[in-house]
Amino acid sequence: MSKNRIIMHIDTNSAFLSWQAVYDIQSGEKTDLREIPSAVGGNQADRHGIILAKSIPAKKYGIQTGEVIWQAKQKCPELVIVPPNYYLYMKCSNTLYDLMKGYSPVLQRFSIDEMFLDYTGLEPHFGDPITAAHLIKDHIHRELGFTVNIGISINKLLAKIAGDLKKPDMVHTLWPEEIPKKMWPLPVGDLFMVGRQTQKKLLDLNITTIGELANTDRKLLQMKLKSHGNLIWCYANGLDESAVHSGYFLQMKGIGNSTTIRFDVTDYRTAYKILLSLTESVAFRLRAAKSCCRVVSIEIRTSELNYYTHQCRLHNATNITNEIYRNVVLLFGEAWKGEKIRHLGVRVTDLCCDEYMQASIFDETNADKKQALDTAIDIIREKYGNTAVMRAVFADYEFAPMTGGSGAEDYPVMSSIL
DNA sequence: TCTGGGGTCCTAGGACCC
DNA sequence: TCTGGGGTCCTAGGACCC
Repeated sequence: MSKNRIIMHIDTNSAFLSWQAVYDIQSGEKTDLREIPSAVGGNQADRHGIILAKSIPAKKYGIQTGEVIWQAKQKCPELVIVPPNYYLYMKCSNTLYDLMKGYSPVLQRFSIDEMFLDYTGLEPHFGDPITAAHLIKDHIHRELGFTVNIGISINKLLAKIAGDLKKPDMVHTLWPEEIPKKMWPLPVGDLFMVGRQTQKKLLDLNITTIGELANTDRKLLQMKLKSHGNLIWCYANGLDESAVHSGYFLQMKGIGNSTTIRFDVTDYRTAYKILLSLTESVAFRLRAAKSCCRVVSIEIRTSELNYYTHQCRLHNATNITNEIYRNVVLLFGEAWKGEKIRHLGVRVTDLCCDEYMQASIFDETNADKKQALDTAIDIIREKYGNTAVMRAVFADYEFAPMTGGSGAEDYPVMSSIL
């Protein structure tokens, strides 16, 4: 047990929107999106119409992340909505990460816009934690043009909650002795890992604040909420021993792509085309991660928003596009009940190192040749873009030959265990 | 007017083995 | 004449995160 850890949580304020605003201004745009009611949102015509990030003026109208765009516009008719630019966000995220590396070697990327930094033992370099946090925050603002919140405490959980206390452009501490005053009065839903469902269950137990949760009998919570009850009781009491995992140490557990389709899909032909496009990018990312998978799964969301999945275990681990796709097609055939389809997804899990890929002795499908083909195509695509080589079914450009994903820039993102 | 897309972990229940 | 009990693996579904 490390007793005197100092952990910081760095969180970009309205990340997508801030990054977009900085980019626009650097490109000569006069209006700063951060100063007007604005949001980054998907395209309604393509049925991607939700709010991904909002400005602080937009927040004052009660606009929420995840909300559908037409609802947000009802709250604020003059709301300016700009489309997302994930490539830009990835670049901004990488730039922020590179800057932060100058402050501590122990740095964990937690999501595209959040990081944990272990400041333990670094006071001789940058001063006490509060001074250092201001230094970092102002450095980011000066150098990169956007603001962050920094939370400081003795573990990741408390640092994260500290960072959320008041935004934007702030440094907060949440030391253990500050818990009763700063954390316990907060609504229980503000606690990490207490989502809507858990909140509802806690309300049945008359628990509405983090403090009430902290002072509830642990056994009772465990009985009602199983292991999750134990977890959130610990969190409510500020207990978390997890380490800051630096760099790319964390290993990916799965790779998936899914997409909401512009129209409802009602036939196999169209579904196969979309599934192939998804499989192409999943398999590409799998190979880029030098991995193979042992489990393939598909997901279907119907126009009624019902959702189900189907998966299978492979005899031999693979990363061959055609091999994964063959299983995807089988799974889809078994699972689809014929409803109108709104959304399709492909995911691979149970990953292993590609060195262990073994050709089955009964495999008459020439794995070596297929793999060589995939490798050749990957190289061309990395060099000339995703449309440089594509299958004939995509030649009409009705669908992209590869869907979703962030390519080789993948890194392990959030984990529900800090 | 209609709710994205990327993840992780946990649990229940069935199959199977000894 | 009456089907125990423990362990493991697998799948589907649900909860959570940003």
